[in-house]
Amino acid sequence: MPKQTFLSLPEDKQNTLIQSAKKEFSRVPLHEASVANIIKDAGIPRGSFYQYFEDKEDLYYYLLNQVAQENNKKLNSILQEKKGNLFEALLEQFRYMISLRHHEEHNDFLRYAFLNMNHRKENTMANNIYKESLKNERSQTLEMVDPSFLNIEDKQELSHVIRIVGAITFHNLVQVFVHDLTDEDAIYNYEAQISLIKKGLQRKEVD
Amino acid sequence: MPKQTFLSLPEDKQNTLIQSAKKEFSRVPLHEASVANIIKDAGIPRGSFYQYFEDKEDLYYYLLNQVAQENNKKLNSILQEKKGNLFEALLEQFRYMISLRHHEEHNDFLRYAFLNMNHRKENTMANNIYKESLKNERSQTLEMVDPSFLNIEDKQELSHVIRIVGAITFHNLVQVFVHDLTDEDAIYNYEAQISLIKKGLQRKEVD
DNA sequence: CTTGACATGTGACACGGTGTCACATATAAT
DNA sequence: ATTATATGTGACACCGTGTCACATGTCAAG
Repeated sequence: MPKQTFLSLPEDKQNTLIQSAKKEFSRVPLHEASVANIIKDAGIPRGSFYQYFEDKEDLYYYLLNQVAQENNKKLNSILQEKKGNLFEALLEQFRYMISLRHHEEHNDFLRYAFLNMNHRKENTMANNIYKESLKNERSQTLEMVDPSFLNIEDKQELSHVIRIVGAITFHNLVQVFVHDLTDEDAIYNYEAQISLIKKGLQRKEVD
Repeated sequence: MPKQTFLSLPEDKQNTLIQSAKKEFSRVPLHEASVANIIKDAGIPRGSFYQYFEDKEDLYYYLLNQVAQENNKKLNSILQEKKGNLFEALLEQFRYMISLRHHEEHNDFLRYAFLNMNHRKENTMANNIYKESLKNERSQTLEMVDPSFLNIEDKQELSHVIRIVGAITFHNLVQVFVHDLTDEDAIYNYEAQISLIKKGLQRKEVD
């Protein structure tokens, strides 16, 4: 989390720093990015940076969380539009996610995020929908899913379903960036996999 | 890949270095580990290290690949034992993987590996079974799966199935380390999820 | 307006880690 | 014994980090 000092900054100064940070995080993956480059580009002294953020990671996850929040808003609206149909919403959301590659000015930010998608990043990204809702308050999004579409018997199974589709969705997003898939191929693969888990992977016994 | 120089080293010297490396990689995650610590512990000069390996990562992925290979052997034998039944093999393999936490002397090596499981690590770990076999030679393991257990129509769907179960398996292994799950809980969750995708996530229409 | 107290800005610096390179030493073939 | 080739060695230049002592700004009370 940014320190109060940063949040009190005039908006344009915040934006300058954020732009420079996105630039650096789009140039190289997190562990290669340097505070030195960010402050040079933003034109602020080194000491100031550390008044605003704990360190590189602090700033990085702040940015990533912003992306995640926009994303979550989008998902909420899609789920509403699809009247709680999880599968339809997932496909629509997936299309939206990969379309971001083309619109975003700093699309490489997302690219590096997914190429090095570790647990912490995944949690930051998915926090709002896929988070383990064991003890936490259930997320608004989770509540929007209509379980009558699903082959489940209780809330716990819903939680498993969410984890399953979350894992598959992330895996597919990573593949998009790893193999530079076209939108068509990416969607084709994702639809195929979602379709498979919908109908079940196990062959039905022919009586 | 280690350089030839390393592979020509007397075995005990190789082992000393490997032990020291595992120690360091068990102490902290990859990006915090330092060559300095490894060579200090192994008692070799800095210059030598760079004669053996390109850098820290080179050594790290060499070790990880060794783990992956052992793992793959295990899976092969399980698949054979289970006569190609993918689901049974997966459960058995999952049990084996989490049991490693208790046996391995350097179990934290695996712990940090899974906590920071990014695409490259996942590929290294899963290379032998989950690898995209599009143009590559299909892996021995993949061939051992008996498709008659599966609700699929062609090889491409088999490939999707492998990706699906791969994504879910990894996700569950990460959860084990993130939340320090007991073996029982971990297996319970994994079985629940595998069971769900076997029978299908979508509610069957009642005619 | 002046003072003081507190918040924020600043950049030089100490520290620690990396990868290299010139030189030393071993090995082996002629 | 000589030469060539491979391997060992550690001092060193380089780079990035996070901190700290000091400078500058802000603002309320007298």
